[in-house]
Amino acid sequence: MPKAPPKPTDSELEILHVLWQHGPATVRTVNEQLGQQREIGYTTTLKIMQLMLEKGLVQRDDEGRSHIYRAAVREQDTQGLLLDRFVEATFGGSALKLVMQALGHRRTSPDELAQIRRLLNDIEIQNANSSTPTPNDDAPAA
Amino acid sequence: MPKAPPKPTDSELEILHVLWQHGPATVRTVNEQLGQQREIGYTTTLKIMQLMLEKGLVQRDDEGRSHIYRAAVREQDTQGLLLDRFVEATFGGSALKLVMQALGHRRTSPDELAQIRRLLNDIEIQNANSSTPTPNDDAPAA
DNA sequence: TGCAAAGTACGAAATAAATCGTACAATGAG
DNA sequence: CTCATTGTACGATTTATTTCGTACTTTGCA
Repeated sequence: MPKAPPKPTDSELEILHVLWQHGPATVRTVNEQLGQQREIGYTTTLKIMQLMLEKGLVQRDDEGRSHIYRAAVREQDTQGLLLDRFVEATFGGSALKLVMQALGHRRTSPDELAQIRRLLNDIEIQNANSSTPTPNDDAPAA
Repeated sequence: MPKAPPKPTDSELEILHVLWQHGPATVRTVNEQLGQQREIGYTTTLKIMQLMLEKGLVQRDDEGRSHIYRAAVREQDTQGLLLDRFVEATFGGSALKLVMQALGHRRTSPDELAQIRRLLNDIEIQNANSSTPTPNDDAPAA
């Protein structure tokens, strides 16, 4: 198995967000997106993306004159990785504390609460099933 | 209002964890705690704590020969601050996505699920109450 | 008194991240 | 063909963090 790409920095994460949402893009496109949020020079974005290439966070197609970059890591995986580190560093590894803090100190809409309830139900169903394995255990939860 | 202390770094957070758990402590004590987790020199810990003092993350009593440091920020507040930044950077500001990721991709015990359900109930009760304001709306939720 | 032990202060190096200037290369309009 | 435009490559600077070494200070005690 090839070495997994490292944890992206904040700037790298910004760029990944653009690539995840927009799909493969040129440095120019990415830079324009970032430019809507804050001041950032073209070569700065370029440099970071080049470093990301070395780290394996992005891939690129350098056929034509301008290179096309694409995310080399998946959004879910990356968020999961960052979340693990964050929970460890900030909440001593307790995902429960994290969730309590996230829900407790922040206005959460009834709709969101409902979605979380649904998720809790799904999890409990899975927990129940996993103790007595059944043939079809992968019903979509959408 | 005095300027709020800045976001602690990972090392600073480690030290705050010790102070939060142990209470006011000397550099030596903190260093010994950290030393149980990883290799770290005494003066390294000292230096970080001195910088934390400048930043306002800790206070100290320098009466006696060895100074006593105490956390100057509360655990909950700090976790909340860090959580806000993290949610913004990693989940585009959606606390819901964070919770879904935290609960969905990680085994969560029935006990924890129960606690979260209780929290959801509390929140919904508060939501309901806040729409029809009552004289005494600040009952402690402990 | 004089010294070892235990502290604190502080400078400096190593590393990482973010930023930008400048040089160089390719392209297409005229 | 020529050159302005648009890109890429890369070095250098700045800032923040982490880490120590070293020097200075205080104090208890033999």
